[in-house]
Amino acid sequence: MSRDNFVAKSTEGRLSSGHMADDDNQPRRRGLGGEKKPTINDVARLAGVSKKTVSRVINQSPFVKADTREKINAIIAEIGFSPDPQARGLAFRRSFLIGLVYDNPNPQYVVNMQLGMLDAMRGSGYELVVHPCNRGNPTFLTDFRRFIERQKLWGVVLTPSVSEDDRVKIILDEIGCGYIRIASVPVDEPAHIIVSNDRVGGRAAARHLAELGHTTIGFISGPGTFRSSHERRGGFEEELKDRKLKLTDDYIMQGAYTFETGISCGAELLKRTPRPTAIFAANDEMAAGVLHAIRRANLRCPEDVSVIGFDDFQIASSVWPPLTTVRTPTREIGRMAAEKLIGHGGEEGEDHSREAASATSPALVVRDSTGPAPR
Amino acid sequence: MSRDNFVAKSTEGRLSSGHMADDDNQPRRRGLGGEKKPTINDVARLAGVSKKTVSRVINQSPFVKADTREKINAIIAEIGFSPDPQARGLAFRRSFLIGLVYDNPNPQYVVNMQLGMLDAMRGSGYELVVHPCNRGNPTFLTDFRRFIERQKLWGVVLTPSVSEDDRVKIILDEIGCGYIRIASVPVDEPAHIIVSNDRVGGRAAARHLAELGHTTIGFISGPGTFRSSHERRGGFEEELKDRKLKLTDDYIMQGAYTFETGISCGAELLKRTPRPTAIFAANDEMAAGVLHAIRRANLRCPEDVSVIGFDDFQIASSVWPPLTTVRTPTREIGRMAAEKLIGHGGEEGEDHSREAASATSPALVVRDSTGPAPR
DNA sequence: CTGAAAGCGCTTACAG
DNA sequence: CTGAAAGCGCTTACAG
Repeated sequence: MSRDNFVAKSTEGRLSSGHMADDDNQPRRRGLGGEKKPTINDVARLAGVSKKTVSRVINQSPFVKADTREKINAIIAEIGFSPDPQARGLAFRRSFLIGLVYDNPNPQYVVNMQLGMLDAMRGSGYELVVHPCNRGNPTFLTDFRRFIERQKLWGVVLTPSVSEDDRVKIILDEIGCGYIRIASVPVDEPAHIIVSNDRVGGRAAARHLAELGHTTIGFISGPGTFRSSHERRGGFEEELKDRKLKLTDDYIMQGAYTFETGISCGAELLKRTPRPTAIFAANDEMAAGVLHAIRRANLRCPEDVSVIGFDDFQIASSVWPPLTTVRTPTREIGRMAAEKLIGHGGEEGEDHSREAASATSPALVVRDSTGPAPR
Repeated sequence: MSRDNFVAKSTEGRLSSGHMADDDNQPRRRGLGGEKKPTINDVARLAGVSKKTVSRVINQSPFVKADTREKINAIIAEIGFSPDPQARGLAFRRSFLIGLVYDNPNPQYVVNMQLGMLDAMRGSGYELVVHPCNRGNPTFLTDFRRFIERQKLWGVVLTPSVSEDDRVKIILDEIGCGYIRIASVPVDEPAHIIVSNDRVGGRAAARHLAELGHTTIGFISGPGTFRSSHERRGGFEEELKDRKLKLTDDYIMQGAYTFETGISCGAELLKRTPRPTAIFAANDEMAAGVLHAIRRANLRCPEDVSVIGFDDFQIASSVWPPLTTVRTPTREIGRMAAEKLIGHGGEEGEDHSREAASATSPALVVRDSTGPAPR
């Protein structure tokens, strides 16, 4: 019987890891080879203490005499001991893995978020496990719960729009897994959230266009499933209203945060009479699409139509003309989220209620796609 | 003494996980809460067999009677048992984590690679741990070794350019960790590599330009530290040569795979006399930069100058005009790599020498940035 | 084909 | 401030 044959026989999808092991004349699979690494027992023996005391040092318990601690730390450094995360995790009933659960398809958003989290995790002993998901999938919640329970994650960071799903929060609370939700508004207690304040960014976009003298302005919103869509639009409209400008329904299009919807919604807006002299697209992808629509209509940006985006991802500076946009500090947000999780990985019985809410603010970045309103 | 105080006292960066735990009147940190999950013991008891037999079923050993297996599987399904990866990992001396180690800064490349790996890992019980790195860092090799040893990874996927570093291979072999290297040429045994054949893509770009009648052609290469730079250029030059066209030194610029170097190298090439009627930039970022240089020089693309990129990332279709480019199936490559790793996670004592090399081929995607050579 | 014992490397619960 | 015993949930090594 070949090795590969019975691997395929599995009936239990959840369990079929595709590997095998048994006794009785089978080829042995060994763990990582080489000389065996030192364990807590080696440290204890060398230091002449019990392993429990070494454990206390590892876990930074205050109940160790200073010189005992120093001696143990010296030995740890000398023999290059590093506690096994799996053994620790098994005893702790909790892994040293931090998850990133996302459904935002933008690669730059995802990578920036990962980099930010890793900034905070570097040297901490935690590792980052990525877990894209799809809320449209009927098994989404079941899969999510299985993932969290099975891996016994230390904590998880959720980004929009999955972060906006309260059913996910409920599962996390039930299981007792730490979590941080990234959102444009405070949808949870301060201890569980990082707020990106997209509304402020919407206002900044409106202010910029108003100051350039634009009065006939178009807007392309994101999909209704993202809270940020409403915030960006809300801020934009508020600021215009404060300045006695208004956005009429004809000049509002609903996009889907994609390049293609930017083209189609942009083309539509350019047909309005009077033609808008400025268009605010709720993200950079769509703003890049608007640039294409402008070109296809034989118009110029910014001479005929100003365009402003949101996010300041790389596409914003790669297109022509480079986009004026509103920058969201994604990497910074990722760092804050992981820090918060590591700081208190959802321990129960502690009081986080007084914890300050973590928040960031978007900021306007002016480039070449916006100019004075044509007369 | 406050809880947060002594956390900061850590002297051992490697060990300071920032958490604490001890007995003696400290608040208890508990593992994931809720009702306790069923273990292998529960299954064994319910099935009236030993846990070892259940273990055999989990690991798909052939040495279990069919009806015993079925009975156990039924109980597993009924009570929703799922083996604990940490306990399994501890006993196996090996985790069920697969690492992605990369230093390519392109977000889309990174995300596509992750998605591809996850395609292969879905439902397998393995999880994906991401690990960006910087070969320029003096502690790079030490950090890398520590990461692999400490996490006892099942395997790791390496992408260019870190995949091209033989010192990394040596470490992996020493430790006995499974690995797959992504590279543009076969730099390792078939069992350890996925080849992207960039040379073929370079040839396709040259063929396309030659067929459009271009004879004065410029080239912008990537950085010498990427093997793909040489392959893309090599293929391009070979094909031109086969067609009796040649690339003179004046018409070759060295870029760094960045948008900015695309602008500067493009601007330089446009100053040549005669002016090139076509430019092949070795990736999309640089090709997008060339478009900017063309516009700044008051030239048109493709009427005056054709441009062709490489990768077919999203930027290629977002710029104006949409770029003709050479598509690399990154996600597919990621999937193949993870499959290969899961299929045989570096077990020793097995014969992988006859294993077929895994390879993919890039393909030309024609859009609007290339046209007939101007007369 | 199956099982009892020992062990993976840590931490908890308890005692001093 | 420190330690001996038991346990986390699995697999290995051995025996039958």
